[in-house]
Amino acid sequence: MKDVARLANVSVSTVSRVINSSIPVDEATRLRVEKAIQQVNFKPNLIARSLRMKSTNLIGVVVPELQHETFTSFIKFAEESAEARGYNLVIGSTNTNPETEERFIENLIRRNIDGIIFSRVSDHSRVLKLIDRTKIPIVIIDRSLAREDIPAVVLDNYGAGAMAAGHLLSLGHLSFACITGPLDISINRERLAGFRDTIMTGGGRLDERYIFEGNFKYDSGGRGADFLLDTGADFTAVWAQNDYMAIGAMNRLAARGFSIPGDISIMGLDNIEHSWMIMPALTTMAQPFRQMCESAVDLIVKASRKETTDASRIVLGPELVIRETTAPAGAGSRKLVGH
Amino acid sequence: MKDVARLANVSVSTVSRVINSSIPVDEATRLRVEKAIQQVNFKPNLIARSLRMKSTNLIGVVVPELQHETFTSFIKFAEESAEARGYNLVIGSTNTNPETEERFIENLIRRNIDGIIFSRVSDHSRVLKLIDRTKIPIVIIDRSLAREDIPAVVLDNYGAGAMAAGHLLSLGHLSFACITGPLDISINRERLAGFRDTIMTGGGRLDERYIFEGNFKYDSGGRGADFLLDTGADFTAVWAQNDYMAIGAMNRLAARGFSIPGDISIMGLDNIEHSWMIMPALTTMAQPFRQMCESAVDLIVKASRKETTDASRIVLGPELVIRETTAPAGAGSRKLVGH
DNA sequence: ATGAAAGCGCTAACAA
DNA sequence: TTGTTAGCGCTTTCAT
Repeated sequence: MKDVARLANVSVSTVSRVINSSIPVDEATRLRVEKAIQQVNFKPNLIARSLRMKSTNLIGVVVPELQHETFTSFIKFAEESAEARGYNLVIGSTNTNPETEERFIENLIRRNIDGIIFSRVSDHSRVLKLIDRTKIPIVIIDRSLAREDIPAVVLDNYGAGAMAAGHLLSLGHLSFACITGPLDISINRERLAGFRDTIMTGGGRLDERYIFEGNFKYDSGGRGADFLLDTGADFTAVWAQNDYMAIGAMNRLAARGFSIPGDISIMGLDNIEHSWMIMPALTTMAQPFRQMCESAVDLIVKASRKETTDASRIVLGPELVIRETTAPAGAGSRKLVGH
Repeated sequence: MKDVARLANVSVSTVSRVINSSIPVDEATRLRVEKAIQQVNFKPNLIARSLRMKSTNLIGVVVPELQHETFTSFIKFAEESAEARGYNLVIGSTNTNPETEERFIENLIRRNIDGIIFSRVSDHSRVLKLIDRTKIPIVIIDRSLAREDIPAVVLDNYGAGAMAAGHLLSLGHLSFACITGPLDISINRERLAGFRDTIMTGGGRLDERYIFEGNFKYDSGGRGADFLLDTGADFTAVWAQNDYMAIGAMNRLAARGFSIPGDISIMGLDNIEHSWMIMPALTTMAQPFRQMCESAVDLIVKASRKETTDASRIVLGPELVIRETTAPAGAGSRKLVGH
C-alpha cells in the first residue's frame, strides 16, 4: 500500500479512501491512485483490514457431520449465497461431539468471524452460552432450539407431515404407517403430528403399532419395514421422515416380495440426489435448502452490518416431488393381511 | 492481553511468551500469568496473531462443485485432517467457472491463507500463475496437471482400470464394454489404458465399438447403456469409470430386460454412498479419499512450516469392493447377440 | 528472565 | 480534498 502511495504521490490514507470509496476523493488523484494500483497489482491484505475493522467477511458453518447429503447441501448453498455477497465460508464438522463443537466454535470466535450458521446442536447450552458472550450473530438452521430468541431458519415440519398425508390420502390410501426420525427431537414429533392430524381429518387411520422410530439412516429404514411387516402388514402407504430411511424401507419391502408402488406406496422427505437414481424413483418432498441457506446468510450479513439482533424465525415449506413410488391405493394384487 | 499482563504484574511480552512457550519463562511468573489467563478467560485473537506471523492456520479447499459426492468427500476428509492439526478450512466451489475460480483464489491469497488444496482446475494457466506469484503452497488433488512440478495427490488411475479388468477376468468374462469419463482428461485415458491392457494380456477383448464416452453423470450412464446395446450387445461385463454412470447404466440395462449380474456384470469406481443403497448393490472400487486428503493436508502443513517446496507426487491405489453386480460370466440365461 | 518498543498492513479520527 | 497519526492485538527483536 505504501508502494502505491509513493507511486501516486499521495498518502496511504488516500489510497485507502479510493479503495473503499469511503470518502470523496478528487477525480484526478483517484485516477492516479487507481493507475498505481494497477501497476503494482495491489490487493489489500484482508487480515490487516479485518484486524482494524473487526469484521472478517467470514461466515462459519457448523454441522454435525459431513456425511449426510442434508449437511453438504447446507454447505453448498451457503457457499453460494456467501460468495454472492463477498463472504467466504469456514466450515467445520463437530461429529456430534460436544468437545469438537466447542473447540471449533471457540476457534471461530477467536478468528473474529462475522457470524455462525449452526446446524444441529449436540449440546445446546454450552455452545450457545459461548456465543452469547461474544455477541456473534448466529442463526440456527434445520433444527430449531427450545430457546425461541435465537434467529432460526427451519422447515415447516408439521406442514411436511401434512403434505405427505395429503398426497397419500388423495391417492385413496386409508391405512398408513410411518418411519420416524428420533422422537426426542422435536421436529420429528412435529412431522409426525402433521402426518397424523391430516390422516385423522382425512378419514384415514395411523395405527400406533405402525409407527417405527428410526435414526435417519438407511439401515433403520430396513429395520422399520421389517418391524411394520411383522406386526401385521395392514397398511398401504408408508411415509419415512427422510429419504435414506424411505429407500431402506423400500428395498426391504421389495426384497420381501411387495411391489412398490403397486402393493405399498412409499414417500420420503429431503429429495436427496439418489432419490431419483433408484428404481422406481422415490416420491418425496424437497426441503427448501437453497432458500434456507440464503435466508441464513442474509440474516448474518444484516446482523453483522447493522448490529440489529432481531430474533426472527423463518419457516419455509417443503415442495412435493411426485415420482414413482406412490400410486392409487389398491393398484397392486396384494391381499391385505388381517382384512 | 493487556488485562492479563496487568493482572499478573508482567508485561504483554511475557504473556505472549507463556502462551506460545517460545522462550523459557520463570516458573513462578508463568503460573501467575496462567492464573490470570484463566481469570479473564483470555483467548488470543487469531487475526492479530496472523497479521504478525503471516500465517493463518487456514487451508483453502477449492473444488469445481459441491454436488458430486467425490468433492464433498474431499471436504469432509480434509476437514478431519485439518482439524486434527489445528487448522481450519475455508472452502469454495468454482462451479467450473474460471472467473469464480480466480476470484476465490485471489480472496484466499489476500487472506494470507497457509495453503490451497485444489481439485479439478477448469483453467490451468491463469490460476496457477496467480498462485505461483505468491508462493502459497498448493497441492493438486484428484486430477493431476500436465505440469509435474506441482505437488499432487492422485489415484493410480491406470491401476484402477487394471483392477476392474482383473476382477472381471477372474470371473471368466471375456467380452467387455466401458463407459468412460471425458477423454480429454488424462486420468480417464489412463483408466481406460489400464483396463484395456489388462484385458488384452488376460485374453479378453474390448471392442472399440464398446467404448462410450460419458460425462461422469448419472444420465450419461443410461445413454451409454443404450449406445452399447444398440451397437450390438456382444459383451458380458461393463465397467463405468465412476459410480454415477455405473448406476445409470445398470438401471437402463435392467429396464431393457437384462438381468444384473446374471446377464451382464457391471462395475463402477468411487464407492459413493449410494452404491450400496441400490439393489443389487454395486461392485466398485473405493478411492482412498481419506488418505488423499490426509496427505494433501500434510504436504501443506509441512510446506508452510519449513518452506520446503518439494514437488512430491503421491499416488494411491484403489480398493476393490465386491458386492452384487458382478458374477461369473454366463451365469444368466441371456443368449449373446451375434454369437 | 523480563520489559520497552517497533511493527505486521490496514482504517479513521483529526487537523490542515 | 488530503496528510498525519494513532491504533487494531499480537509477536519479537533488542536491551536490561
